[in-house]
Amino acid sequence: MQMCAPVRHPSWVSSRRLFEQKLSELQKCTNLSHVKQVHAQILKANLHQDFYAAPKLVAAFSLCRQLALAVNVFDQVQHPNAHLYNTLIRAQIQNSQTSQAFFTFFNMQGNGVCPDNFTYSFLLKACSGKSWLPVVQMIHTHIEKYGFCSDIFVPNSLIDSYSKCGPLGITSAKKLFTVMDERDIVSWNSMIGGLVKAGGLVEARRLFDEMPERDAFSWNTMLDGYAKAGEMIEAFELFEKMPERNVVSWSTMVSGYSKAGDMDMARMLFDKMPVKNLVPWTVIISGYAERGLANEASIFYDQMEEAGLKPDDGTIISILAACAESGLLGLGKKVHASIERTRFKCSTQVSNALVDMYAKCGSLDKAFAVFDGIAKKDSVSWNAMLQGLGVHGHGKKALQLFARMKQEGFFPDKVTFIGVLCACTHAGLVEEGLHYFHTMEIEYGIVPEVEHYGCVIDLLGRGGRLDEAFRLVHSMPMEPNCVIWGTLLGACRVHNAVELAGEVLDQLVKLAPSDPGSFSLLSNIYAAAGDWDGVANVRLRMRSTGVQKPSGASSIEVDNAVHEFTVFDESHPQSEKIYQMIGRLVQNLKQVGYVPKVHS
DNA sequence: GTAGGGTTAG
Repeated sequence: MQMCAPVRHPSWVSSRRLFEQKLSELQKCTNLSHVKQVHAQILKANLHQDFYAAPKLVAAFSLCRQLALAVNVFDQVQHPNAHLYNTLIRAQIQNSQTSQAFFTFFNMQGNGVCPDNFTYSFLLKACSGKSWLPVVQMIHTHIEKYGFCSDIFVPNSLIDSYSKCGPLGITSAKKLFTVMDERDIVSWNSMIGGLVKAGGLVEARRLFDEMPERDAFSWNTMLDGYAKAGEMIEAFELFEKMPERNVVSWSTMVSGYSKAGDMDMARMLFDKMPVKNLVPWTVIISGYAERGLANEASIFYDQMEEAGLKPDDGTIISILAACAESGLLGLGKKVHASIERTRFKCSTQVSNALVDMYAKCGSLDKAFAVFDGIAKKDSVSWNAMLQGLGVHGHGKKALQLFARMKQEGFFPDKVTFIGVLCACTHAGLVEEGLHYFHTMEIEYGIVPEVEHYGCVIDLLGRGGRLDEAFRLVHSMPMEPNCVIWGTLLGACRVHNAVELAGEVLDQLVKLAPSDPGSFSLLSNIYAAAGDWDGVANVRLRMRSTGVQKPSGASSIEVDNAVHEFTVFDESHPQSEKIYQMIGRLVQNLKQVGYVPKVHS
């Protein structure tokens, strides 16, 4: 143990032992006043420069989310060693001050303290999931210079970080994996995980088969690869072969079937699971909710609570997102009530999910109420609310919220502008939309991406300015994708631009030859123009390419049950009454002067 | 250091 000022004194020795015990107790302590108390005692004993005490205090303050206090402890130490620097770096990363962590890293070297394997592991962890390939490469260069690849932890973290940097990263990861002179089971597992994430399932399986030995991570990683790709036959085969299955293996299977839309299999496996935690409950409830099966989702939610499991942020966010997607306002409200019953306050992320759920379900007042109650709003909160107003046609209100967002010191991001442009489109504010599009880069430093072009093309197209929309598509700095062409095709249909529509379809077929939506849209355009040869032609092309259009459906939730309808549908038990009501509504509409558009 | 559920995006 390193000491700054060695003092040999019997009473000191005993007080030191006492402090060591107190400090080791701080490891999981999130009670700030307790940490402050220990800190005060350390200061009183003049042990704040101690190389054992200081890192413990930095870590404890970090755990209490008090980064400033952690930095303060660090600053009190005159000559920090690598351990203390590492602890500060980790504290900064834990409190999402990643750039500060890198600043500390450079400071450390400036002060002549050599980074070690811990330093690199922490920094690499900070890069994970961020696609910071240049940063990972920089760290890699450092590591090569200092030779820490001899510690197997370091190259393993590098493989993992590279794997999370997209296709270029996976190439670097593979290169590193090949030249490693020693590999342990984690090296193999990380490499397989990287390949799976990059979509290289076959390659991942080859590596999996080549492994000298496999552990639960290896099996579960491979299993998840198949499950995420929707290859449930392969997944099931592997699942059957597994020597041991844990809760992760079972959850992966339940999730895979749920994502593939096979709720029966998901349910069967869920019922067979020997041990369940929050994850499989989340998966099964969200799975039902995503499919609009409000009753099942609701029953399982009750069962989860009855089983004594208290939903965490992940569970709540996942279920609310599913409710938002399928419009399950009833279940969303129930989850909201359950949060209010069981929680003192909820996190920004949970509130954001609530705002989004209420907004998507059309309860804009409730969305606003939750939004206004968020003490620490983030950009997601603003974007969700803005989007909610926008898509429901409250363009002016959305733009007012955008102004308020700036007033309150928040910086708009690329998602904000999608919301703003979308709001303009739905409220017919073409000029305003164009203004925001043209100023987003100059005034806000946000370079328009293909999604923004999509919004503006929609804005122009719906506004009847098809020529301008076409010119924009041709002058875009990136290749138009099928979303762009699809938007344009939709605009052609609204404005009966038959010739343009033909051109657009050619582009669409090149990009997505099997998408039935575009064919039927074109067919409708020809039909609207009375061009029956055109219609026949499209039908022929559809048949020759084997494309079939599934019929569209509308759904509505009444008393926790979702009712689905397709065109000319008579399957609903109350079908007769429903059509009677439609008839009455049409009569009423006609009386107030509505003329239905019958030719398309 | 590696595996399962997670808010905003036409």
